Amino acid sequence: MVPESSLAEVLRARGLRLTAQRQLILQAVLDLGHATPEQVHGAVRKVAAGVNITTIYRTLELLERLGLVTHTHLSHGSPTYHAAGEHQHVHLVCRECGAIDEIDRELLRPLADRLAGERGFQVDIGHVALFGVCGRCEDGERK
Amino acid sequence: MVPESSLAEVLRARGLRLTAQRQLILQAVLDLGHATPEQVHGAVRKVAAGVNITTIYRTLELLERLGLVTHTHLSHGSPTYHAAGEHQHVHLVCRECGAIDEIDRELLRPLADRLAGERGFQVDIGHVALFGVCGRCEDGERK
DNA sequence: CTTCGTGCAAAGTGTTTGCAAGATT
DNA sequence: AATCTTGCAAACACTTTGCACGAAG
Repeated sequence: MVPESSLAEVLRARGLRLTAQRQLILQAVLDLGHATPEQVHGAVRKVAAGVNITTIYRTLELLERLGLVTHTHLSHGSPTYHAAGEHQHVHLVCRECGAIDEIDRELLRPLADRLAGERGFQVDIGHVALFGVCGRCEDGERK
Repeated sequence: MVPESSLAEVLRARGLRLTAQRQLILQAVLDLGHATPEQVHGAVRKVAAGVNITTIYRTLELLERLGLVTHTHLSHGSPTYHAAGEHQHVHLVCRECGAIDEIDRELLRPLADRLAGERGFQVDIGHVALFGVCGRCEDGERK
């Protein structure tokens, strides 16, 4: 929905500047799929060693305001960022092994429609995370 | 499902001790419904001023291991604790006003069954939080 | 050359750990 | 008396802020 190349335009439209850091950080989010600020930092460092973690935080916040990325809270700890406009999905987070799986947002549609109709609550489907135990851990459970 | 009075028994069964702090902290969780460690601390302080925040963290962790409480991550920041065994529910978290609403877990049942069948993923219904915008904020939206 | 962006260092939260004093059984 | 618990202080991890230098337009 938001083409990658639009970064320059979106920035210009607001009188903001296109910098190497901003390009690298957006690219890292696109490449990584789901990534914490720490992970984005790691990826960016490989290309440009000097980039500070502070810049990662500031830029992720900026990119989110610009509508280019969004973040979700999967389990505890740091938030994870991913491209906005990309095919939205619901996250399945395994509390045993931490694996993050994705399912099509349409699976949540019936429930979302019902909540919208009955309560006026607009579920933000892209931000949903369902916690539980994945098939692999289920089998290997040592209970 | 787990009667409040069972704290003493559950502790004794494991050779652990019943202390005023543990009783107060469990009571606070029961009373507050959804509460962060910070909020539990606040509630406990009203009754026993000297209780340290460290004890709150350690005790919440213990109570969770004992199966008396569980925690969920609602939006960012601290986790919120609530009684386990209580009627489980799904949380609706408004990202505008932060309001936490609850809906019956049965609404998630169809989806949960489907995920279990198709992927072997066991959704932990009590831990689920759906993010979005509540009816009130929806109306007052200034977009 | 003007204004925005970055790096660095320091300050802030929220949470965990080590240890000795205190409480429970 | 034995050992589990707590409080306190310090350590930690993650995130934010202030400021001067550097870069983009």
